[in-house]
Amino acid sequence: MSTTNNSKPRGRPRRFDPQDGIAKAQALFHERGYDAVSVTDVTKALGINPPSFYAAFGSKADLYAQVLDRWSQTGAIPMTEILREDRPVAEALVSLLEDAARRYASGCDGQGCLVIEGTRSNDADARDVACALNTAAEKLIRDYIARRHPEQAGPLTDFVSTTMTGLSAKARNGYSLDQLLGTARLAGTAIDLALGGDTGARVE
Amino acid sequence: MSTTNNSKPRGRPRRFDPQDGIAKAQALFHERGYDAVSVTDVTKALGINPPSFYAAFGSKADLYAQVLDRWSQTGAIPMTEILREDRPVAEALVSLLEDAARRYASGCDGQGCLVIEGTRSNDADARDVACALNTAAEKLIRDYIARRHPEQAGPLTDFVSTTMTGLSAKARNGYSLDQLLGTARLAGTAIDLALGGDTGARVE
DNA sequence: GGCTTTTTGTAATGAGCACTACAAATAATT
DNA sequence: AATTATTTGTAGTGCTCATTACAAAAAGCC
Repeated sequence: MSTTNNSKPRGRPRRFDPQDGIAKAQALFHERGYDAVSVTDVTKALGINPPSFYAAFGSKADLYAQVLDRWSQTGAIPMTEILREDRPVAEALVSLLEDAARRYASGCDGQGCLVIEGTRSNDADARDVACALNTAAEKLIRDYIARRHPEQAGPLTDFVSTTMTGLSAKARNGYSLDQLLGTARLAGTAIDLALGGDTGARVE
Repeated sequence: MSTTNNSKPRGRPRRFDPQDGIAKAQALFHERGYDAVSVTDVTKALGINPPSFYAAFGSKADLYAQVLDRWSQTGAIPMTEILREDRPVAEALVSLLEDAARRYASGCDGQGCLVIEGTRSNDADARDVACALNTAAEKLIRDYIARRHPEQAGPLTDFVSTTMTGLSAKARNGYSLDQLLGTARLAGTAIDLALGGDTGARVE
């Protein structure tokens, strides 16, 4: 009836924690990307054998879906916190880009955005689940803009999303935090300009 | 002494044209990306067998290098034509972004930029040759800006390159020409603003 | 016509991939 | 103690990958 079942299960007990496995798999996928991580990589990292892997996670693509689920709860950008209604739209969007730059930087979290990079996988299943999450995030941005600037919602969402994708890719290509932040702020000036330019962002 | 040798070679004649093979391989790599194209895909597309492939092209990575070489001569953005000294820097950079948007659009050329996408391959050899070309292109942009706006050359190059990378990725993710062009022009307003804003680009 | 050179087609190589059959092991339940 | 349920480790499956060994074929050269 709840998520924790305290009556012990019947058979042989597990020698590893699936939640911990998902966390470790997340690190691997984030570092190398879905395609470059093999099931063998994961089983070695967890110290388990293939049957245990498939019994616990279903398949590589299933594990990836569980990783993205965990990611959206723990590691993703807190969109609803950043895109608040009590602040200027432009300010919130620039803040979103700056937060993305910081999170994507190689030093911090790993490299790039786990979801955005997933949308470029060569595996159709992995791509689809990542694209779904990415589309949902784009919709969040679009709706947020549309509430106060319906005319610009479409193009501005495209611009923000494209910039975030570029930031994620460049983070993986070795751009420094300073380079990513500089680019995010430069992109911010375009957002300020498009929305009226009265939010305090500065050029030069 | 020239590129065409008219004295016929000694052994059994080739049944296919390597240059045509490189062109067809270019189309495959551009459409699916380096990792997703197998040697078997190429040999089937050319109607040849593996030994002919390896005799003519060396290896998959070698073929990719030859494809990028052909690309830089025929399919790449004509940077030196766009980044001319007799036009405002901002105007040239915006023109560069717009040209990229048009070329990357799915309808036109294929999908995204062959070089930029190559920098994200999982194969170290392919990645290295693509990164070399991409770095050379960035240097071209940086030097062009630096000649008249040395202070902004670094950040602006990062911004332009990141935007192009985003455009390439989004083209592959299904963005329309209109969406890419709109994003390119929005990015252009940031460039105008950073360089003084007297080049005639317009907001809204 | 014999020799050399190069390409050809057939068929394989070893490596890695995601995934699984199977029986022994380990627990709770009866 | 016997039964049932579940996980475990061993050892594989079939597939695809990039790449190659080898001998026959097809051309020019002597």
